[in-house]
Amino acid sequence: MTKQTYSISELAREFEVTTRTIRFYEEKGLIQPQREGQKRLYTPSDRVRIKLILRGKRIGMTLREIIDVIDMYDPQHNNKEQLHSLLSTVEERRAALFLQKKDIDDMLRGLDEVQGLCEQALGKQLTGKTP
Amino acid sequence: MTKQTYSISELAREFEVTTRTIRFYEEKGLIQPQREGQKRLYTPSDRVRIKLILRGKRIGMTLREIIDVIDMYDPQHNNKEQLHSLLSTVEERRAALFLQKKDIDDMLRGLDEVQGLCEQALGKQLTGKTP
DNA sequence: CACATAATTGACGTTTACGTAAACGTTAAT
DNA sequence: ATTAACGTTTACGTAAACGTCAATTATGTG
Repeated sequence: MTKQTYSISELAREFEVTTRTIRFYEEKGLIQPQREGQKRLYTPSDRVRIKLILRGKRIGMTLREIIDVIDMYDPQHNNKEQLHSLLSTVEERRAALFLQKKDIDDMLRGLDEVQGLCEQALGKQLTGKTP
Repeated sequence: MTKQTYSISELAREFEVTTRTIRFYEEKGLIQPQREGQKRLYTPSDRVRIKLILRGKRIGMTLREIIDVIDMYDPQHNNKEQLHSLLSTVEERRAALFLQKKDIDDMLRGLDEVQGLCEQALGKQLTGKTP
């Protein structure tokens, strides 16, 4: 029973964001920490949500999109239609993520080329001008 | 000799952005189309740059970062130091892209879970409540 | 108890990436 | 000649995602 909770500044330090940022996420409805009097108390689950938010941000998602994705994890989906609708939302996301991976791979190939050219140019400088 | 050039609206249509967007990219120094009188004339190379810009955007890069990446492709790198510095910039980018791929894979795994739970829930509904 | 430390709300500021609207020029077709 | 389609510049507007104070309120420590 390690009734784990975190203060806002603990989490801010851990994730290297400002407390302002964390409060902003709450303002936008991404997290709902409890209160102990005035102060916010974050549970491990809140902490995970923040992790998810930052991960989403790293791959370029907007907060709005992140909300939608996080919502998928919550089981507010009772009936058949909702479940099917969720499934298709999941599929859309998945497709978008695959596209992004492709974009990244394309860009990585571009970097490979640049690197190749660099090394070639450096090699020439090492061996002199006319072989 | 298909002296290929494109008008701004051609490119806007092709890439599904507004002309405003394309002019904005020029304003920010990402492209420098020639002029025919008043009008902008885009070469295939300009077109490629726009493609690169949009690809960068899709993976969440800022225009500033995109400028930096595109700059890597241009051979303004003459001396040894510049080449080495470019090489390390390339490495940094590469590392960032790998991180992004990891984030995407993590998120994909999350979606897998959600999907699994959905299908399980739907299966239960199909077979009745108590098996 | 005084003082530092951490937290709160509120409000205004900032940057990025365009959108939108006005006012005008150019060319082609009718 | 006029209308339509396309282009231009200039300028103000906006949404997102925080940053940056300021004023205020606990909390804990020497």
